Amino acid sequence: MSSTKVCFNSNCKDALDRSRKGWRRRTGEFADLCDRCASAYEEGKFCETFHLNASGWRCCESCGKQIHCGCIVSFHMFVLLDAGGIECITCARKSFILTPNPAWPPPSLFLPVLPERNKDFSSKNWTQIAGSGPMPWRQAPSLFSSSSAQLELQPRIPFEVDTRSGSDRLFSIDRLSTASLERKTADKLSERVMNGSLKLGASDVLENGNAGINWAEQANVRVNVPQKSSFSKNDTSTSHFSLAVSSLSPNDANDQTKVPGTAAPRPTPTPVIGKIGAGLSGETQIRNGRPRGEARPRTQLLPRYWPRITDQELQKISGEYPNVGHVSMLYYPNHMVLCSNSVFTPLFEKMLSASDAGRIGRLVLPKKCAETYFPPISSPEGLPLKVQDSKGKEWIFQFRFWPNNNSRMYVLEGVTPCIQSMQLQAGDIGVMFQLARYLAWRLTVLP
DNA sequence: TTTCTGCATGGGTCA
DNA sequence: GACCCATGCAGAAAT
Repeated sequence: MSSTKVCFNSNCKDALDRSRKGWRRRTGEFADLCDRCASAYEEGKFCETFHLNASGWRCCESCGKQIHCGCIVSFHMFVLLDAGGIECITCARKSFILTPNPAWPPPSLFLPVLPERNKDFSSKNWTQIAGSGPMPWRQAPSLFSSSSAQLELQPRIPFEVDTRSGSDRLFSIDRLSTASLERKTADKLSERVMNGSLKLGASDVLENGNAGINWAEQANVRVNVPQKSSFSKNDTSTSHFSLAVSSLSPNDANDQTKVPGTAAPRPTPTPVIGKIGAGLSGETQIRNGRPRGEARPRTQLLPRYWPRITDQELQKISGEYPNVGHVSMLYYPNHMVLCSNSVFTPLFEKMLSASDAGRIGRLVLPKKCAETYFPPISSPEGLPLKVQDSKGKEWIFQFRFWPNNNSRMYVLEGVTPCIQSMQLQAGDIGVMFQLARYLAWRLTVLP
């Protein structure tokens, strides 16, 4: 393999020839972009420059501005409207406050607005909603944001949504198999049930079990990735997983379950796992919908965590798993992908370290990735993430953190069975995907 | 004795 | 210099 680095932008792939004229060392998220791509990115013209002919362009419902909704680079530039369609971040800001705090905004900022935005749930199906494209949890007010602050304040409880059967079913406390969960949180969980938090999370979005499909067809999601990677080894051995994180607050219940026609609770973003090959990157995202043109906060993901997956890989996954549940864990040899059934938007990736893949059963999550794409946690105990494969096999990971030098170190605990089952090793790469409001996670092996 | 859990440490990276 | 994160380590718990 050549050691020559190329631009992270798959549509460019210029060699990062540091000896050529004009080359300048970039830092942070631009470290692996060539000058041309970095400039386009900095100027907010990345999609216009590289994705102009790609599908996924949609109009802001408010101002009519064309927004590219089909790639990882641009998905922070719009906000999903629960009633369907999208709104550019500028208009969205006019509609409701996006707090500068990277943490979840307080419900007081969202609640007065969200009910209005949610009121049309009865007349819009999920595919329309999901069809707006991927977005970080923090940008999905109807699903998480309104509950986000509560998530910090309220205990969480995992739940499961069975989309294959077309019915939502809650994940009951006594089904929590994780020993640590039972040991540490049983009391709290009971309390959560009593206070109603268990209601939250399920969703109107899954009524047809096909969330995201329409959008996939419409937008034909294209991820900014290089074409270099390929599936390796046994692409035939596959299986599916869905991973659900859960929990919503009583406020959510009030908010969401009161929506006419949405008797079922809402689903939380549901990551998926599967195996596929590696590609190259797209940019990930900025919290709270911060426009890319603005000063970039330090919360942005570093290039090393940018997801890498090729269009071919996405198409392969989509083609092979067209009718699985809304989220699935896909197995390919040496790869594990958390994804959703038709639309895959990689959010970030991480190469498994020896300790991640070791017997200790703890997978260290990049801090920014964890804080960006996972629900916020205020307690070191964190919250459970549930994974279910297409055969019904379930995994529960505990998403938690340790205090570390006045900071936090985020980990997924209880991953050993999954790691062993998938025969993952150090050097494999995990990628977090997002399908509309769902997360997905991919693990793959470096060539 | 082994495994689990929580925290500390130090090298690497970034601003 | 600050921060991140891979890893080590010690004490607790389980077998």
